[in-house]
Formats: sequence, C-alpha cells, structure tokens
Amino acid sequence: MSLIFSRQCEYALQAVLYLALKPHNEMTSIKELTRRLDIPYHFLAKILQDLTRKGLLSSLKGPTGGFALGMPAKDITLFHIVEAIDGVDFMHSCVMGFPECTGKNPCAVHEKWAGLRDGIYTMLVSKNIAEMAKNMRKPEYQSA
Amino acid sequence: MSLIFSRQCEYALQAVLYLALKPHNEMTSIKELTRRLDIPYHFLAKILQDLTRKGLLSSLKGPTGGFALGMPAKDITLFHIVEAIDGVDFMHSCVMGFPECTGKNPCAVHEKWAGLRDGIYTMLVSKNIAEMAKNMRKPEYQSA
DNA sequence: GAATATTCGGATATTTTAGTCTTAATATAA
DNA sequence: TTATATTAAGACTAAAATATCCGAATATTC
Repeated sequence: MSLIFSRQCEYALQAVLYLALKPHNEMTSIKELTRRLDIPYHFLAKILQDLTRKGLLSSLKGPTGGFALGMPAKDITLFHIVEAIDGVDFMHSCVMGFPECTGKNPCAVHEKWAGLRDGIYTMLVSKNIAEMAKNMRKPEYQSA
Repeated sequence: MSLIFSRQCEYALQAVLYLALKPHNEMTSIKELTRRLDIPYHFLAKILQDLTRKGLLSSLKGPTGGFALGMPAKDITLFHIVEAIDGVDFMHSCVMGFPECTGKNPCAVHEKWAGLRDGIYTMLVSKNIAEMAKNMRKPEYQSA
C-alpha cells in the first residue's frame, strides 16, 4: 500500500484544520483533539510537538494549556503542513521512480504526471486554512 | 516521506516496462534487469515472482530462462501493475485521511482531489505498455 | 547423466514508520 | 505552596516496508 501523504501527515492536516476552526488564542488540548479526530494520543502529541518546533503551532503547558495555530490562519496552507511533515520531494521526482527521468529524457507519463502534480500543488496552496474553515462544519468537528 | 507508489511498485513498473520493449517470447533474466535498472537483485526477484503468480509475467527456469510478459503488451496497463502491487485504495480514500469524508460530507479538498485522482487513473489506463514502448528509447534502456 | 544457469520459496536482517510509555518541566488555581 | 493538568522529551516497542541469503527445483547444454 501507499498513500499520497504519510499517516503522520494526514493526522497533522486534520489537527491543524481542527485548530483553524477554533477562536484565535483559544488553546486546545491533545485530549480534545484525539477524542474528536480519533488519533492515538501519544502519536499525535509527537506530531504537534514537531509542528510547534517548526512554528506552525504554539503551545502552552499547564491547565488551560494546549495548542493553537502559531500564525494567522490566513497565512497557513495545507502545503505548509505537508512540507513540514513529509517534505515535498514528490514535487520533483519521477512518479515511476526513474532516476534519470527529466524533460529531455522523459518517462512514459512524464508530461501527464507533471500536470497532475501541479494540480496537487494548486490544491494545497490555493486556499488558506481560514477560508477552508469558513465552509466547514463537518460531523467530525461538530460538538460532541 | 511518502511517495505516490511504494518503492516496490516503482520497481515493478520499471521492470514490466523494460520487458515490454523486448521481442515477444524472449526471456530476460533478473541479472539483466537489475543491471539495467539498478534495482537490488533479490528484492526484484521477489517482485517478479509476485507478478508471475498474479499472471502479469511468465517465468522459465534454467539457462535461457528468465521473465517475460504473461500476456500481450497491448493488454497491460500501468494500472494493472499498480493494482497488483500496491492496490488501489487511493482511488476511494480521502487524501487527508478523514474516515467520514464522502460526497455528502466532504473534506475541504474533496472535489479537487476527486478530479486529480481521476486524472491519475486516466494516466494509468489510457495507454497500454505496447504503445508506451513504441515511443520509448531511453538511456536506461539502451544497449549497454 | 553431469555441470550450469536460472527461478522459487522460505527464512532472516535492516530500516522506516507508527505507536506507546515514562519522567520531567511548567503553568494554573485552590 | 501544593495539587493538578497540561506539554516536552526521550526511550522504548510494534509493525510494515525494504532488502538479503540460502537451499531447493528445474531447465538447458554438454
């Protein structure tokens, strides 16, 4: 099997999107996140730590502590999150894994894939998570 | 990190494409394949065995033995290979991993991804490997 | 029939990813 | 200041993906 994004990255996307729905400056605990998103507690903790180190989130210890976005939601795209967790090698590598695949020396689907890859990029950058949050009121996010 | 296709699948695509360039009924040894494609010998052996069990390749032991396509090249698409190795869950699962993501209850990029996913599918099925082989004469495949 | 070149199959090893546990640090509130 | 609720950090375990090894089976050639 193989996903577009690693499981870790999927969890990161889900968690950051969840935080984008929250009022600015409100801290959200790992406990709440894992309950709502059904992600293993300690695993999510690691991921959030990582995103915090990279500046995408901020954190606060103690009661009333938790995580929040590290910058305005309008400045964060899905691409930032993917970049932070999985990296973006997929943007410049051959979909069939040919090391020599280039424009001069293309594989059988080089051009097709170039278009699709650009489409994926556009999907990830064309909306910031503030815009996404606006049109979002999903079961997984509704009050329990 | 995370690729579209697993490494195993990439190797399978490369190997089958290589075999498609060969005259029908000519057997190709693992040795030749690994030399040309720079894939670990024993790992490729496993993958080819697997493709043989699934009917995509045929094999013959002994000197002059090796592997060949298990059916006419015009009947094989990249999709068949991906299906055999990685499976095609990516065709029906949410790109952000939301278990509840459906048409009625879409994630933020549900529609965008649906279009791209269809594009990937089209890329994989629109040409058979005979057609691909015709327009292919890549360095990695040229005579050593 | 013997020597040889190959695939087959199973066991094992290594690396990466996923997930868990435990202790420390820290912030809050009583 | 003490109890408590949280994140931080690192060690650990589990599972999956990647890769290797070896002996058996088999086909070819001499």
